[in-house]
Amino acid sequence: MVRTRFAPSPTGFLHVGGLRTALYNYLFAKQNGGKFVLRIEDTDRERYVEGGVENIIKSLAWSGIKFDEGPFEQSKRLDIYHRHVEQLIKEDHAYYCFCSAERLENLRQKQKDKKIPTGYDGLCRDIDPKEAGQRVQAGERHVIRMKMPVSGETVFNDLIRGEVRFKNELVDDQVLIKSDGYPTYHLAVVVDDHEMKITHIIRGEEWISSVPKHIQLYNFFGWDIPQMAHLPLLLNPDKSKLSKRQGDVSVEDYRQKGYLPEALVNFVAFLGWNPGTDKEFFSLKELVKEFDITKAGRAGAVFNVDKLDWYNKEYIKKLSDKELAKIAEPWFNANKEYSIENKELIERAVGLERERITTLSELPGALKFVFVLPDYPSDLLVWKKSNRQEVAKILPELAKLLNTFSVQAWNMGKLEQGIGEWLAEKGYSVGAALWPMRVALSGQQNSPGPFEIAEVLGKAESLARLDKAIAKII
RNA sequence: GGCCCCAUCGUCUAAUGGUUAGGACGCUGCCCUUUCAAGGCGGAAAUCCGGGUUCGAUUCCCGGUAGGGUCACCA
Repeated sequence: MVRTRFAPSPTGFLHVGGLRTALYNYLFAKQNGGKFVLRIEDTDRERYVEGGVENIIKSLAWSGIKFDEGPFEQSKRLDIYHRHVEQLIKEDHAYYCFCSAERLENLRQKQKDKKIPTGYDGLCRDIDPKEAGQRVQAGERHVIRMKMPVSGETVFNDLIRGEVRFKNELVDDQVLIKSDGYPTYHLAVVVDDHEMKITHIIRGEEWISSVPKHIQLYNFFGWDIPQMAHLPLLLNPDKSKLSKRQGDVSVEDYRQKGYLPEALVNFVAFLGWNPGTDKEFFSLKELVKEFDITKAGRAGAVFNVDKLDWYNKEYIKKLSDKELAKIAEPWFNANKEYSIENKELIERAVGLERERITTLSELPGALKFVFVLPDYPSDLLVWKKSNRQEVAKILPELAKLLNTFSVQAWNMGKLEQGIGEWLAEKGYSVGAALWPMRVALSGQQNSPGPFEIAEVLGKAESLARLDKAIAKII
């Protein structure tokens, strides 16, 4: 049975790169009828952020990615790691190291100065186990390191990249247990992936160089090695690793800005993968069906917000008035211009701006003119090919005509038809009448069309706004 | 710097040992149009460089170069 996992560290919010990793793991598990596990890699107490786990879970839930098991927290599994590392010590695959941080720092510096590869020099590697045990007993500060083989090669087959090989002599004796008793990532990840029966490890490319350490650990324990797939990194527009400095990186940022989860997920799924067809829109369900990890790209992918914006617009366009009003509610609530009583009007009005906004957060501002007529200069009422005199003549006539519409007939279709006939009959140009009408109703240079606004506003409000315009222009 | 990954329009990518190198975003022209959007129809825009294999290379191989990752008692 396929089992995958997403294993973030709770250092804040869910990164969009993390979202993609979680998504791919989820998709792969689901398309194989397997399980997706959430594990929290919280073995670094210094970087622990209060609420970090909750934030990650919330962002995953918002994105529609459901995990089947977990969250398992590594900080609550210390005994398991210790049990395993003891085995390694017993079997001479790991050893106590008493080197101080200062010594290691000096060592590194010297290696750098001499331009030789940095890494632990193995000073404690050959301390007699008995002596080491005694020093530990005596309370001497120590870490536990793995005994990396000094010769040979470690080879593995990446699902995305094919065969990758590393010379063992160049791989460090990785610390397994820190002096505070917590395991490092490298020990914990191997032990947990095995304990949790993970069959496929899908994670970011930044991990690829630590794979040989992990493989040696699997070998020491005599465990089967999971399949691995290392995903290309997400990049800034300048091709550097995606960072906060150059824009938003957390799922939460995008949620707050008014991106739809469907859009973010669809967009992120296409960063490093695509179906090989012209199909651009994929629901989570469709992704489960069509995703193929072996077709994932190998080169880093720029996180291009323009494309995300396009996806978001497209997904917003698919929403009904009701859905859009509902989903945008938080942004209306956050805007003090709007009160709860507006709810019904909001639902009627959202259609006006649906095709004009990029994110949900723009909606309250875009629709404000429906609720409060903006102040505008009278010149705005004059169409570029018209003049004040003409507007002053047409607008009152138009108001008179509109007044003849019954409230029942006050809808887009009827208005358009009626005004159209009237225009033809009078011989007025369309722009000369419709531009001022639209400005009168919206108070804005750019807005939705006059008929749709009129319908949303209703007869009384529409005529009131027309009267205001007439007063301005005469 | 060592090691590792990697390279198709500006961006995300598709495809093939022989193609007009396809799509999408963005940009742009035209149409529609009272404005802004939306929509329709077009356009510009790419195989990093050098060798080799081959009748033929963008594709396969080697080298270079660019970019990225990693080299912690962080993940």
